[in-house]
Amino acid sequence: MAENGDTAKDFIRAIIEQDLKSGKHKEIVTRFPPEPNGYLHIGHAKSICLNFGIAKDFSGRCHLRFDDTDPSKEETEYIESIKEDVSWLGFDWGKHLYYASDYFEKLYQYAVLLIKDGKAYVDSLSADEIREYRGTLTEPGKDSPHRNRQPEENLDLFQRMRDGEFDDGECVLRAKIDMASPNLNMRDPTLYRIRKLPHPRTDDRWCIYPMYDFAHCLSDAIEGITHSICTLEFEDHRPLYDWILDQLPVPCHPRQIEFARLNLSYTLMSKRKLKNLVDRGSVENWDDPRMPTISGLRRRGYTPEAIRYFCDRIGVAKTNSVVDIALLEHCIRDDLNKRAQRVMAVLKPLKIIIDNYPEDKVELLDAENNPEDPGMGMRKIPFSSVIYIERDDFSENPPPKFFRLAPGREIRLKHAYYIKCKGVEKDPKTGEAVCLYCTYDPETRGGWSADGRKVLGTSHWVSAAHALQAEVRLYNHLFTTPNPADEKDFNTVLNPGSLELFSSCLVEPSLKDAKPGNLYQFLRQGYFYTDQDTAKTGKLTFNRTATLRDTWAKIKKAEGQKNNKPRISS
RNA sequence: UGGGGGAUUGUGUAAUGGUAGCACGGCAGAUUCUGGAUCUGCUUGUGAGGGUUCGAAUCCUUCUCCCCCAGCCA
Repeated sequence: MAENGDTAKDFIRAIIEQDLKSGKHKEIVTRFPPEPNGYLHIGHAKSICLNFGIAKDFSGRCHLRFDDTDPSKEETEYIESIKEDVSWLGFDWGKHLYYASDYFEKLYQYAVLLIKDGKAYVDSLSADEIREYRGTLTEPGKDSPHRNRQPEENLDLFQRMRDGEFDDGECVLRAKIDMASPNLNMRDPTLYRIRKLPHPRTDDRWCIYPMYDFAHCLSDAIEGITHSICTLEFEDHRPLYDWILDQLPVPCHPRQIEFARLNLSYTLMSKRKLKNLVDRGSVENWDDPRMPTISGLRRRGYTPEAIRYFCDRIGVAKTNSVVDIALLEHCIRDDLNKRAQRVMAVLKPLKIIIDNYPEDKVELLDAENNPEDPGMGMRKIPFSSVIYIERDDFSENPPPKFFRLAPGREIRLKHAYYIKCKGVEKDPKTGEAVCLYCTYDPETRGGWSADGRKVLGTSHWVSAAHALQAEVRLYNHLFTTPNPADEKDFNTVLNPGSLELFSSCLVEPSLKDAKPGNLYQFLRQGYFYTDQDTAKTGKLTFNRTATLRDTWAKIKKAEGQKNNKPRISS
């Protein structure tokens, strides 16, 4: 799979290349800075691939740094999941694992420096008052009455904040910049707030915590980051990022560059909203296969290769955009087509009795494991007089273009024989077919006919006596609209059919040893991932990763739309 | 009504004054023991107006539309 092959250089790599060429930098250092307040999603994968990818492309390095400055939201569980997801994606931070909390003491000393320089002060206004004093988008703010406290007093107050003498919200440390700035971020932004809360890593050693704007730029500088890549909403923060670094004796001054975050159609890309889906039980958990989280995609059957391939192809730019989820699906199909073992599974079984096949005979037929890769070898599949095919592969009154089994018609059973439908037994109440009576042609063993006659279609099947029971979960888009985030309440556009459960499927016996994580292509149906529940419950359980492209489904859909067209009477 | 960004086909992304290309999707065909895969062809695009130039997606200008910012979140 060609990663970084023919894709053009993005604007960030162009900047970096220039910086290398001009001699501004000799080595490139980037970082991926997640806040451990939720699970990583495919949007983060874009950032991970960008930052680690750049480090790789330019023989530099990329740090994994947790931005853990808000103990009210952050948890160790998230730290662990993030590390797992980043390495599962195939990236290695080596010894460069850092935490903003590692720098709390340094950060504090930098703040002291700012205070001594008269560039920061302790404000005793309440949060509400600070908001009022900040002004609005169109009106300047006004100075806090505490703005002109002298450095000695500020130093004393700041030390006492650290010592725990004040309660949450009683005071904050603010940068002294410009209350009239048209950029609200520059109107004396808060640098430190009091949070008497234990921190996942520093426990109760601190009760004051630095804000993002203060911690992030300094952490970057401390680590020698050359290019600090973040998303568009931080563009307004860049003047503050630069201001702080300009005031302090830092080892270097990284360049912040912003790019557009990823949006994907038919899903959400916000940790807050995804957490909401988990909390209200709309999905099972963060790793529900319907979730766009890395862990959800993993459990859905996505491979790191496919995700990296996807991230490589969506590009990097500053335009807000929504990528068609069909591209993600294309990427996983492209990967799985080459590597997934083919196997036969019947989701909605329809019984077939082959009248002219000896009742007690069993043949072992040869089947290729992957036509795309002969190296994957062959396997044996048992055939006998009673089999099951897919209910959808039979129609008593076949519509046009239905190339499958019907009364009097002949089809091929994949890898087996040609069979012809001679009779239909129906449920007297519903009229639904419950059993078909067929004959087979012994001359077509393996699925070939010496006389060269064509057959309308090919069906997958399982032998009734040998099939294994399995549960199959078919996943569809989580939302019914392409842009659920645009909705006032995204819960109203949840797709009620995002999960279709089939608990009595029949699969071929070679699946007996399927292990969680194993990937298959169920012939003619799609790609499937062996779920961890297989190990827990002992029942074979498969998650559909993606459907195969399905021309027949498309035809049916088109017909349906044609028939549903309102009649216009003239 | 302040500030910061952005606009190329259905979607995403290239082209940095010189033939608007690629991918996905869609459509049509070939091929096929998966209605899969593969192959071929097609697929109404430079937000609008003015200007500079032999030549403009690209430079200048006016306008329009979209996104972000008033957390003691990141």
